[in-house]
Amino acid sequence: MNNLNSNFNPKKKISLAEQVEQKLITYLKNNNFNIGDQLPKEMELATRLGVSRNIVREALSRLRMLGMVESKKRKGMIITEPDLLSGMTRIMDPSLLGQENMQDIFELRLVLEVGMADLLFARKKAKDILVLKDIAHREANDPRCKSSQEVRSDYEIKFHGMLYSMTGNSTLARFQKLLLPVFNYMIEVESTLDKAPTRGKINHFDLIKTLEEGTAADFRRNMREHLTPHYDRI
Amino acid sequence: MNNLNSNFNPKKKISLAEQVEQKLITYLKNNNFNIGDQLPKEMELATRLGVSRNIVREALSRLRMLGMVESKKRKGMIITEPDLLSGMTRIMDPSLLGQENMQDIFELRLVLEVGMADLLFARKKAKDILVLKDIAHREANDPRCKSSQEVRSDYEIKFHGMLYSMTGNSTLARFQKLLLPVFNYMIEVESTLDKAPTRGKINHFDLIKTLEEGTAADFRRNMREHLTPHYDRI
DNA sequence: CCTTATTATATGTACTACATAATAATCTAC
DNA sequence: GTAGATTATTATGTAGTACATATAATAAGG
Repeated sequence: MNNLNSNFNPKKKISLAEQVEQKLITYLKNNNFNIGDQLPKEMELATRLGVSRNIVREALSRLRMLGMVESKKRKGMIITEPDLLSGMTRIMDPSLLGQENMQDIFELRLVLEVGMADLLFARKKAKDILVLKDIAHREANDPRCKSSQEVRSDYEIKFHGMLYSMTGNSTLARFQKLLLPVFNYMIEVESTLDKAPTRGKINHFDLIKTLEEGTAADFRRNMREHLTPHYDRI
Repeated sequence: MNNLNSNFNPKKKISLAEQVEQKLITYLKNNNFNIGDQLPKEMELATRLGVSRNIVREALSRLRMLGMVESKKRKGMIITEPDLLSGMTRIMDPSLLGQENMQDIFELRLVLEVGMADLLFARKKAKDILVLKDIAHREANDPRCKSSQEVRSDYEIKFHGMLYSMTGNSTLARFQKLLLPVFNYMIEVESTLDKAPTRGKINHFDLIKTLEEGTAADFRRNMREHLTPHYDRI
Protein backbone atom coordinates (compact mmCIF):
# COMPACT_ATOMS: atom_id res chain seq x y z
CA MET A 1 0.00 0.00 0.00
CA ASN A 2 2.61 2.51 1.06
CA ASN A 3 -0.12 5.00 1.82
CA LEU A 4 1.11 7.65 4.16
CA ASN A 5 -2.03 7.86 6.21
CA SER A 6 0.06 7.54 9.31
CA ASN A 7 1.98 10.71 8.59
CA PHE A 8 4.64 10.60 11.27
CA ASN A 9 2.11 9.17 13.61
CA PRO A 10 3.48 10.30 16.95
CA LYS A 11 1.03 7.85 18.54
CA LYS A 12 2.07 8.53 22.09
CA LYS A 13 0.26 5.33 22.97
CA ILE A 14 -2.26 7.44 24.73
CA SER A 15 -4.04 5.40 27.36
CA LEU A 16 -7.75 4.70 27.26
CA ALA A 17 -8.32 6.66 30.44
CA GLU A 18 -6.68 9.68 28.87
CA GLN A 19 -8.72 9.31 25.71
CA VAL A 20 -11.90 9.13 27.72
CA GLU A 21 -10.81 12.16 29.72
CA GLN A 22 -10.38 14.14 26.51
CA LYS A 23 -13.69 12.95 25.16
CA LEU A 24 -15.46 13.97 28.32
CA ILE A 25 -13.87 17.40 28.32
CA THR A 26 -14.79 17.89 24.70
CA TYR A 27 -18.28 16.76 25.55
CA LEU A 28 -18.48 19.38 28.28
CA LYS A 29 -17.06 22.10 26.06
CA ASN A 30 -19.28 21.49 23.07
CA ASN A 31 -22.64 21.20 24.74
CA ASN A 32 -22.26 24.36 26.75
CA PHE A 33 -23.81 23.06 29.90
CA ASN A 34 -24.49 25.11 32.96
CA ILE A 35 -22.99 24.69 36.37
CA GLY A 36 -25.03 22.14 38.25
CA ASP A 37 -26.20 20.22 35.22
CA GLN A 38 -26.40 16.50 35.62
CA LEU A 39 -23.86 14.21 33.97
CA PRO A 40 -24.72 10.70 32.75
CA LYS A 41 -24.12 7.88 35.20
CA GLU A 42 -20.78 6.16 35.20
CA MET A 43 -22.20 2.97 33.76
CA GLU A 44 -23.98 4.81 31.00
CA LEU A 45 -20.78 6.59 30.06
CA ALA A 46 -18.93 3.30 30.14
CA THR A 47 -21.31 1.56 27.80
CA ARG A 48 -21.68 4.56 25.52
CA LEU A 49 -17.90 4.86 25.23
CA GLY A 50 -17.35 1.16 25.02
CA VAL A 51 -14.94 0.95 27.93
CA SER A 52 -15.01 -0.48 31.40
CA ARG A 53 -16.27 1.43 34.37
CA ASN A 54 -12.73 1.48 35.74
CA ILE A 55 -11.54 3.57 32.85
CA VAL A 56 -14.45 5.96 33.11
CA ARG A 57 -13.74 6.37 36.78
CA GLU A 58 -10.08 7.15 36.14
CA ALA A 59 -11.09 9.85 33.69
CA LEU A 60 -13.72 11.21 36.05
CA SER A 61 -11.20 11.23 38.85
CA ARG A 62 -9.09 13.57 36.78
CA LEU A 63 -12.03 15.84 36.09
CA ARG A 64 -12.83 15.86 39.77
CA MET A 65 -9.28 16.93 40.49
CA LEU A 66 -9.65 19.85 38.09
CA GLY A 67 -12.88 20.81 39.78
CA MET A 68 -14.90 20.19 36.64
CA VAL A 69 -17.30 17.71 38.20
CA GLU A 70 -18.49 16.69 41.62
CA SER A 71 -20.10 13.43 42.48
CA LYS A 72 -22.43 12.35 45.24
CA LYS A 73 -23.58 8.89 46.05
CA ARG A 74 -26.94 7.96 44.64
CA LYS A 75 -27.28 11.45 43.15
CA GLY A 76 -24.74 11.05 40.41
CA MET A 77 -22.44 13.74 39.08
CA ILE A 78 -22.92 17.40 38.36
CA ILE A 79 -20.87 19.87 36.40
CA THR A 80 -18.94 22.42 38.44
CA GLU A 81 -16.76 25.35 37.53
CA PRO A 82 -13.16 24.20 37.23
CA ASP A 83 -10.49 25.62 39.46
CA LEU A 84 -7.94 27.51 37.39
CA LEU A 85 -5.10 26.68 39.76
CA SER A 86 -5.96 23.21 40.99
CA GLY A 87 -3.15 21.65 38.99
CA MET A 88 -0.53 24.17 39.98
CA THR A 89 -1.51 23.96 43.63
CA ARG A 90 -0.24 20.40 43.76
CA ILE A 91 3.06 20.73 42.00
CA MET A 92 4.34 24.16 43.02
CA ASP A 93 7.16 22.98 45.19
CA PRO A 94 10.90 23.46 44.85
CA SER A 95 11.54 19.79 45.46
CA LEU A 96 9.37 18.80 42.51
CA LEU A 97 10.39 21.38 39.94
CA GLY A 98 13.52 21.72 37.87
CA GLN A 99 15.78 24.70 37.56
CA GLU A 100 14.22 25.98 34.36
CA ASN A 101 10.68 25.97 35.67
CA MET A 102 11.83 27.65 38.85
CA GLN A 103 13.52 30.39 36.90
CA ASP A 104 10.36 30.89 34.85
CA ILE A 105 8.35 31.20 38.04
CA PHE A 106 10.86 33.58 39.55
CA GLU A 107 10.56 35.83 36.53
CA LEU A 108 6.82 35.49 36.44
CA ARG A 109 6.55 36.93 39.89
CA LEU A 110 8.63 39.94 38.90
CA VAL A 111 6.45 40.47 35.85
CA LEU A 112 3.26 40.32 37.89
CA GLU A 113 4.33 42.76 40.55
CA VAL A 114 5.45 45.39 38.12
CA GLY A 115 2.46 44.88 35.87
CA MET A 116 -0.29 44.95 38.43
CA ALA A 117 -0.03 48.65 39.20
CA ASP A 118 -3.17 49.63 37.32
CA LEU A 119 -5.30 47.02 39.04
CA LEU A 120 -3.94 48.25 42.32
CA PHE A 121 -4.79 51.87 41.64
CA ALA A 122 -8.22 50.99 40.33
CA ARG A 123 -9.15 49.11 43.48
CA LYS A 124 -7.08 50.27 46.41
CA LYS A 125 -8.99 51.14 49.55
CA ALA A 126 -7.93 53.44 52.33
CA LYS A 127 -8.09 50.68 54.93
CA ASP A 128 -5.91 48.45 52.79
CA ILE A 129 -3.23 51.09 52.84
CA LEU A 130 -3.49 51.22 56.61
CA VAL A 131 -2.77 47.51 56.68
CA LEU A 132 0.26 48.05 54.47
CA LYS A 133 1.51 50.77 56.79
CA ASP A 134 1.08 48.54 59.79
CA ILE A 135 3.13 45.80 58.16
CA ALA A 136 5.86 48.20 57.11
CA HIS A 137 6.08 49.72 60.58
CA ARG A 138 6.25 46.40 62.32
CA GLU A 139 8.97 45.40 59.90
CA ALA A 140 10.95 48.57 60.52
CA ASN A 141 10.76 48.14 64.29
CA ASP A 142 11.53 44.45 64.38
CA PRO A 143 15.15 44.01 65.50
CA ARG A 144 15.23 40.43 64.19
CA CYS A 145 15.28 41.78 60.65
CA LYS A 146 18.92 42.63 61.12
CA SER A 147 19.94 39.05 61.64
CA SER A 148 17.40 36.74 60.13
CA GLN A 149 16.74 36.30 56.45
CA GLU A 150 13.67 34.32 57.37
CA VAL A 151 12.12 37.17 59.32
CA ARG A 152 12.81 39.54 56.46
CA SER A 153 11.20 37.12 54.03
CA ASP A 154 8.20 36.87 56.27
CA TYR A 155 7.53 40.60 56.19
CA GLU A 156 8.22 40.64 52.50
CA ILE A 157 5.58 37.99 51.98
CA LYS A 158 3.07 39.80 54.13
CA PHE A 159 3.59 43.12 52.41
CA HIS A 160 3.56 41.90 48.84
CA GLY A 161 0.79 39.43 49.54
CA MET A 162 -1.33 42.31 50.73
CA LEU A 163 -0.65 44.12 47.49
CA TYR A 164 -1.88 41.14 45.51
CA SER A 165 -5.08 40.85 47.47
CA MET A 166 -5.63 44.58 46.98
CA THR A 167 -5.84 44.03 43.23
CA GLY A 168 -9.25 42.45 43.76
CA ASN A 169 -8.20 39.65 41.47
CA SER A 170 -8.51 36.50 43.51
CA THR A 171 -6.83 34.32 40.92
CA LEU A 172 -3.85 36.64 40.93
CA ALA A 173 -3.74 36.58 44.72
CA ARG A 174 -3.86 32.81 44.87
CA PHE A 175 -1.31 32.60 42.12
CA GLN A 176 1.11 34.65 44.13
CA LYS A 177 0.65 32.44 47.17
CA LEU A 178 1.72 29.56 44.98
CA LEU A 179 4.68 31.30 43.44
CA LEU A 180 6.11 32.56 46.70
CA PRO A 181 7.50 29.32 48.12
CA VAL A 182 9.46 28.79 44.95
CA PHE A 183 10.50 32.40 44.80
CA ASN A 184 11.74 32.38 48.37
CA TYR A 185 13.55 29.14 47.83
CA MET A 186 15.51 30.81 45.07
CA ILE A 187 16.22 33.81 47.26
CA GLU A 188 17.60 31.52 49.93
CA VAL A 189 19.82 29.70 47.50
CA GLU A 190 20.97 33.08 46.28
CA SER A 191 21.65 34.40 49.76
CA THR A 192 23.95 31.49 50.49
CA LEU A 193 26.04 32.45 47.49
CA ASP A 194 26.69 36.13 47.92
CA LYS A 195 26.23 37.45 51.39
CA ALA A 196 25.08 40.90 50.38
CA PRO A 197 21.38 41.37 51.17
CA THR A 198 21.31 44.07 48.49
CA ARG A 199 18.27 46.16 49.30
CA GLY A 200 16.82 48.29 46.55
CA LYS A 201 16.67 52.05 46.77
CA ILE A 202 12.92 51.99 47.14
CA ASN A 203 11.56 50.46 50.31
CA HIS A 204 8.08 49.54 51.46
CA PHE A 205 7.37 52.99 52.83
CA ASP A 206 8.22 54.52 49.49
CA LEU A 207 5.84 52.15 47.77
CA ILE A 208 3.05 53.05 50.16
CA LYS A 209 3.65 56.72 49.59
CA THR A 210 3.47 56.13 45.86
CA LEU A 211 0.20 54.32 46.29
CA GLU A 212 -1.19 57.27 48.19
CA GLU A 213 0.13 60.17 46.21
CA GLY A 214 1.45 58.86 42.93
CA THR A 215 0.12 57.33 39.76
CA ALA A 216 0.08 53.80 38.43
CA ALA A 217 3.05 54.66 36.24
CA ASP A 218 4.96 55.94 39.24
CA PHE A 219 4.18 52.77 41.08
CA ARG A 220 5.41 50.61 38.24
CA ARG A 221 8.71 52.47 38.16
CA ASN A 222 9.16 52.29 41.91
CA MET A 223 8.18 48.67 42.16
CA ARG A 224 10.66 47.91 39.42
CA GLU A 225 13.27 49.76 41.41
CA HIS A 226 12.27 47.98 44.61
CA LEU A 227 12.76 44.63 42.90
CA THR A 228 16.09 45.57 41.35
CA PRO A 229 18.10 43.11 43.45
CA HIS A 230 15.98 40.33 42.04
CA TYR A 231 16.05 41.64 38.52
CA ASP A 232 19.79 41.21 38.59
CA ARG A 233 19.10 37.48 38.54
CA ILE A 234 17.31 37.32 35.23
CA MET B 1 -17.02 14.08 76.67
CA ASN B 2 -17.76 17.33 74.89
CA ASN B 3 -14.15 17.47 73.79
CA LEU B 4 -13.75 19.73 70.83
CA ASN B 5 -11.29 17.56 69.03
CA SER B 6 -13.45 17.84 65.95
CA ASN B 7 -13.02 21.59 65.83
CA PHE B 8 -15.40 22.45 63.00
CA ASN B 9 -14.35 19.31 61.25
CA PRO B 10 -15.05 20.26 57.66
CA LYS B 11 -14.69 16.56 56.81
CA LYS B 12 -15.05 17.01 53.12
CA LYS B 13 -15.49 13.26 52.89
CA ILE B 14 -12.30 13.12 50.94
CA SER B 15 -12.17 10.03 48.80
CA LEU B 16 -9.56 7.34 49.21
CA ALA B 17 -8.11 8.03 45.79
CA GLU B 18 -7.62 11.67 46.75
CA GLN B 19 -6.00 10.70 50.02
CA VAL B 20 -3.63 8.38 48.24
CA GLU B 21 -2.87 11.09 45.71
CA GLN B 22 -1.90 13.45 48.51
CA LYS B 23 0.17 10.81 50.23
CA LEU B 24 2.03 10.05 47.03
CA ILE B 25 2.72 13.72 46.37
CA THR B 26 3.94 14.18 49.92
CA TYR B 27 6.08 11.11 49.45
CA LEU B 28 7.61 12.62 46.34
CA LYS B 29 8.16 15.98 48.00
CA ASN B 30 9.77 14.71 51.17
CA ASN B 31 12.23 12.23 49.75
CA ASN B 32 13.65 14.62 47.20
CA PHE B 33 14.00 12.16 44.42
CA ASN B 34 15.59 12.89 41.12
CA ILE B 35 13.94 12.87 37.74
CA GLY B 36 14.00 9.33 36.42
CA ASP B 37 13.99 7.60 39.79
CA GLN B 38 11.94 4.46 40.03
CA LEU B 39 8.66 4.42 41.90
CA PRO B 40 7.42 1.33 43.74
CA LYS B 41 5.17 -0.99 41.76
CA GLU B 42 1.45 -0.42 41.86
CA MET B 43 0.84 -3.54 43.89
CA GLU B 44 3.50 -2.64 46.40
CA LEU B 45 1.98 0.80 46.85
CA ALA B 46 -1.44 -0.76 47.20
CA THR B 47 -0.38 -3.15 49.94
CA ARG B 48 1.76 -0.58 51.70
CA LEU B 49 -1.10 1.91 51.73
CA GLY B 50 -3.68 -0.69 52.53
CA VAL B 51 -5.93 0.05 49.56
CA SER B 52 -6.86 -1.71 46.39
CA ARG B 53 -4.92 -1.42 43.21
CA ASN B 54 -7.82 0.47 41.67
CA ILE B 55 -7.42 3.29 44.12
CA VAL B 56 -3.69 3.47 43.61
CA ARG B 57 -4.23 3.60 39.89
CA GLU B 58 -6.71 6.45 40.19
CA ALA B 59 -4.20 8.42 42.20
CA LEU B 60 -1.40 7.59 39.79
CA SER B 61 -3.57 8.60 36.89
CA ARG B 62 -3.81 12.03 38.43
CA LEU B 63 -0.09 12.25 38.89
CA ARG B 64 0.38 11.19 35.30
CA MET B 65 -1.93 13.98 34.23
CA LEU B 66 0.20 16.49 36.12
CA GLY B 67 3.28 15.09 34.47
CA MET B 68 4.74 13.96 37.77
CA VAL B 69 5.17 10.33 36.80
CA GLU B 70 5.36 8.24 33.67
CA SER B 71 4.73 4.55 33.43
CA LYS B 72 5.84 1.93 31.02
CA LYS B 73 4.74 -1.65 30.84
CA ARG B 74 7.00 -4.08 32.56
CA LYS B 75 9.40 -1.27 33.48
CA GLY B 76 7.22 0.32 36.10
CA MET B 77 6.99 4.01 36.86
CA ILE B 78 9.55 6.77 36.98
CA ILE B 79 9.42 10.26 38.38
CA THR B 80 9.22 13.08 35.86
CA GLU B 81 9.20 16.82 36.14
CA PRO B 82 5.62 18.05 36.42
CA ASP B 83 4.14 20.36 33.85
CA LEU B 84 3.29 23.69 35.43
CA LEU B 85 0.37 24.29 33.09
CA SER B 86 -1.02 20.83 32.50
CA GLY B 87 -4.08 21.54 34.59
CA MET B 88 -4.82 24.89 33.03
CA THR B 89 -4.34 23.54 29.55
CA ARG B 90 -7.44 21.44 29.93
CA ILE B 91 -9.84 23.90 31.44
CA MET B 92 -8.94 27.20 29.79
CA ASP B 93 -12.04 27.54 27.69
CA PRO B 94 -14.78 30.16 27.76
CA SER B 95 -17.47 27.51 27.74
CA LEU B 96 -16.12 25.96 30.92
CA LEU B 97 -15.31 29.05 32.95
CA GLY B 98 -17.55 31.47 34.77
CA GLN B 99 -17.63 35.22 34.44
CA GLU B 100 -15.45 35.88 37.44
CA ASN B 101 -12.64 33.58 36.37
CA MET B 102 -12.77 35.04 32.89
CA GLN B 103 -12.45 38.55 34.24
CA ASP B 104 -9.49 37.45 36.35
CA ILE B 105 -7.85 36.01 33.26
CA PHE B 106 -8.60 39.09 31.24
CA GLU B 107 -6.86 41.23 33.83
CA LEU B 108 -4.03 38.79 34.18
CA ARG B 109 -3.15 39.19 30.55
CA LEU B 110 -3.04 42.96 30.89
CA VAL B 111 -0.80 42.64 33.93
CA LEU B 112 1.59 40.33 32.13
CA GLU B 113 1.99 42.42 29.02
CA VAL B 114 2.74 45.59 30.91
CA GLY B 115 4.99 43.83 33.38
CA MET B 116 7.13 41.84 31.00
CA ALA B 117 9.03 44.81 29.60
CA ASP B 118 12.25 44.09 31.45
CA LEU B 119 12.37 40.49 30.33
CA LEU B 120 11.80 41.70 26.81
CA PHE B 121 14.63 44.19 26.92
CA ALA B 122 16.96 41.73 28.54
CA ARG B 123 16.47 39.16 25.82
CA LYS B 124 15.29 40.79 22.62
CA LYS B 125 17.17 39.81 19.50
CA ALA B 126 17.51 41.79 16.29
CA LYS B 127 15.90 39.07 14.23
CA ASP B 128 12.93 38.93 16.58
CA ILE B 129 12.29 42.58 15.94
CA LEU B 130 12.37 41.88 12.24
CA VAL B 131 9.62 39.34 12.74
CA LEU B 132 7.61 41.89 14.67
CA LYS B 133 8.04 44.39 11.86
CA ASP B 134 6.93 41.87 9.32
CA ILE B 135 3.77 41.14 11.27
CA ALA B 136 3.02 44.84 11.73
CA HIS B 137 3.52 45.58 8.05
CA ARG B 138 1.34 42.72 6.93
CA GLU B 139 -1.31 43.92 9.29
CA ALA B 140 -1.11 47.49 8.03
CA ASN B 141 -1.43 46.40 4.43
CA ASP B 142 -4.20 43.89 4.90
CA PRO B 143 -7.47 45.44 3.70
CA ARG B 144 -9.50 42.87 5.58
CA CYS B 145 -8.58 44.59 8.83
CA LYS B 146 -11.08 47.30 8.04
CA SER B 147 -14.02 44.98 8.07
CA SER B 148 -13.22 41.90 10.09
CA GLN B 149 -12.71 41.82 13.82
CA GLU B 150 -11.43 38.28 13.43
CA VAL B 151 -8.62 39.30 11.10
CA ARG B 152 -7.63 42.07 13.46
CA SER B 153 -7.61 39.65 16.36
CA ASP B 154 -5.45 37.33 14.36
CA TYR B 155 -2.73 39.92 13.85
CA GLU B 156 -3.05 40.98 17.43
CA ILE B 157 -2.41 37.43 18.54
CA LYS B 158 0.57 37.02 16.25
CA PHE B 159 2.16 40.26 17.36
CA HIS B 160 1.66 39.88 21.06
CA GLY B 161 2.44 36.18 20.94
CA MET B 162 5.76 37.05 19.40
CA LEU B 163 6.45 39.43 22.25
CA TYR B 164 5.83 36.69 24.77
CA SER B 165 8.14 34.28 23.08
CA MET B 166 10.78 37.00 22.94
CA THR B 167 10.84 37.07 26.72
CA GLY B 168 12.65 33.77 26.68
CA ASN B 169 10.31 32.53 29.37
CA SER B 170 8.61 29.49 27.91
CA THR B 171 6.14 29.18 30.73
CA LEU B 172 5.08 32.74 30.16
CA ALA B 173 4.73 32.11 26.44
CA ARG B 174 2.64 29.01 26.95
CA PHE B 175 0.60 30.80 29.55
CA GLN B 176 -0.29 33.50 27.10
CA LYS B 177 -1.37 30.97 24.51
CA LEU B 178 -3.78 29.65 27.08
CA LEU B 179 -5.10 33.02 28.15
CA LEU B 180 -5.70 34.30 24.65
CA PRO B 181 -8.80 32.30 23.72
CA VAL B 182 -10.52 33.54 26.84
CA PHE B 183 -9.26 37.06 26.30
CA ASN B 184 -10.48 37.14 22.74
CA TYR B 185 -13.81 35.71 23.72
CA MET B 186 -14.27 38.65 26.04
CA ILE B 187 -13.23 41.09 23.33
CA GLU B 188 -15.84 39.60 21.02
CA VAL B 189 -18.56 39.87 23.61
CA GLU B 190 -17.45 43.43 24.14
CA SER B 191 -17.42 44.28 20.45
CA THR B 192 -21.03 43.20 20.12
CA LEU B 193 -22.01 45.69 22.78
CA ASP B 194 -20.41 48.92 21.71
CA LYS B 195 -19.46 49.13 18.09
CA ALA B 196 -16.49 51.40 18.54
CA PRO B 197 -13.24 49.49 17.90
CA THR B 198 -11.48 52.03 20.09
CA ARG B 199 -7.85 51.77 19.09
CA GLY B 200 -5.28 53.08 21.52
CA LYS B 201 -2.98 55.94 20.66
CA ILE B 202 0.02 53.63 20.50
CA ASN B 203 0.04 51.09 17.71
CA HIS B 204 2.27 48.16 16.94
CA PHE B 205 4.79 50.24 15.03
CA ASP B 206 5.16 52.52 18.01
CA LEU B 207 5.81 49.55 20.24
CA ILE B 208 8.47 48.25 17.89
CA LYS B 209 10.16 51.61 17.80
CA THR B 210 10.16 51.67 21.58
CA LEU B 211 11.74 48.26 21.62
CA GLU B 212 14.47 49.48 19.33
CA GLU B 213 15.19 52.88 20.72
CA GLY B 214 13.54 53.18 24.10
CA THR B 215 13.91 51.73 27.56
CA ALA B 216 11.97 49.12 29.46
CA ALA B 217 10.19 51.89 31.32
CA ASP B 218 9.20 53.50 28.02
CA PHE B 219 7.89 50.20 26.81
CA ARG B 220 5.79 49.71 29.91
CA ARG B 221 4.23 53.11 29.47
CA ASN B 222 3.53 52.58 25.80
CA MET B 223 2.20 49.09 26.22
CA ARG B 224 -0.11 50.40 28.91
CA GLU B 225 -1.25 53.05 26.49
CA HIS B 226 -1.64 50.51 23.71
CA LEU B 227 -3.90 48.41 25.91
CA THR B 228 -5.96 51.36 27.11
CA PRO B 229 -9.15 50.22 25.36
CA HIS B 230 -8.98 47.01 27.35
CA TYR B 231 -8.07 48.68 30.58
CA ASP B 232 -11.36 50.52 30.39
CA ARG B 233 -12.97 47.16 31.10
CA ILE B 234 -11.44 46.53 34.47
C1' DC C 1 -50.19 14.94 57.83
C1' DC C 2 -46.02 14.40 59.70
C1' DT C 3 -42.52 11.22 61.17
C1' DT C 4 -40.05 7.13 60.65
C1' DA C 5 -38.62 2.61 58.21
C1' DT C 6 -37.73 0.62 53.90
C1' DT C 7 -36.05 0.36 49.42
C1' DA C 8 -33.75 1.56 45.35
C1' DT C 9 -29.89 3.67 43.07
C1' DA C 10 -25.39 5.60 41.90
C1' DT C 11 -20.92 6.22 43.58
C1' DG C 12 -16.91 4.22 46.26
C1' DT C 13 -13.88 0.30 47.11
C1' DA C 14 -12.03 -4.45 46.60
C1' DC C 15 -10.75 -8.36 44.07
C1' DT C 16 -9.86 -11.38 40.13
C1' DA C 17 -8.64 -12.30 35.55
C1' DC C 18 -6.58 -11.45 31.45
C1' DA C 19 -4.30 -8.40 27.67
C1' DT C 20 -0.23 -6.06 26.33
C1' DA C 21 4.31 -4.58 25.99
C1' DA C 22 9.01 -4.87 27.08
C1' DT C 23 12.74 -6.93 29.26
C1' DA C 24 15.35 -11.09 30.54
C1' DA C 25 16.43 -15.75 29.76
C1' DT C 26 16.78 -19.60 26.85
C1' DC C 27 17.49 -21.99 22.85
C1' DT C 28 18.76 -22.86 18.01
C1' DA C 29 21.66 -22.44 13.97
C1' DC C 30 25.87 -21.87 11.91
C1' DG D 1 30.82 -19.75 20.91
C1' DT D 2 28.20 -16.02 19.34
C1' DA D 3 24.30 -13.89 16.59
C1' DG D 4 19.74 -14.16 16.19
C1' DA D 5 15.32 -16.02 17.08
C1' DT D 6 12.15 -17.93 20.68
C1' DT D 7 10.14 -18.24 25.00
C1' DA D 8 9.34 -16.79 29.78
C1' DT D 9 8.66 -13.26 33.06
C1' DT D 10 7.03 -9.08 34.91
C1' DA D 11 4.50 -4.73 35.60
C1' DT D 12 1.18 -1.86 33.63
C1' DG D 13 -3.40 -1.55 31.07
C1' DT D 14 -8.21 -3.02 30.68
C1' DA D 15 -12.46 -5.69 31.81
C1' DG D 16 -15.71 -7.46 34.80
C1' DT D 17 -17.96 -8.79 39.17
C1' DA D 18 -19.19 -8.14 43.82
C1' DC D 19 -20.16 -5.61 47.65
C1' DA D 20 -20.07 -1.24 50.76
C1' DT D 21 -21.98 3.21 51.54
C1' DA D 22 -24.63 7.13 51.33
C1' DT D 23 -28.91 9.25 50.10
C1' DA D 24 -33.07 10.29 47.56
C1' DA D 25 -37.50 8.41 46.97
C1' DT D 26 -41.07 5.76 48.65
C1' DA D 27 -43.85 3.25 51.89
C1' DA D 28 -45.44 2.36 56.54
C1' DG D 29 -47.18 3.80 60.84
C1' DG D 30 -49.09 6.81 64.24
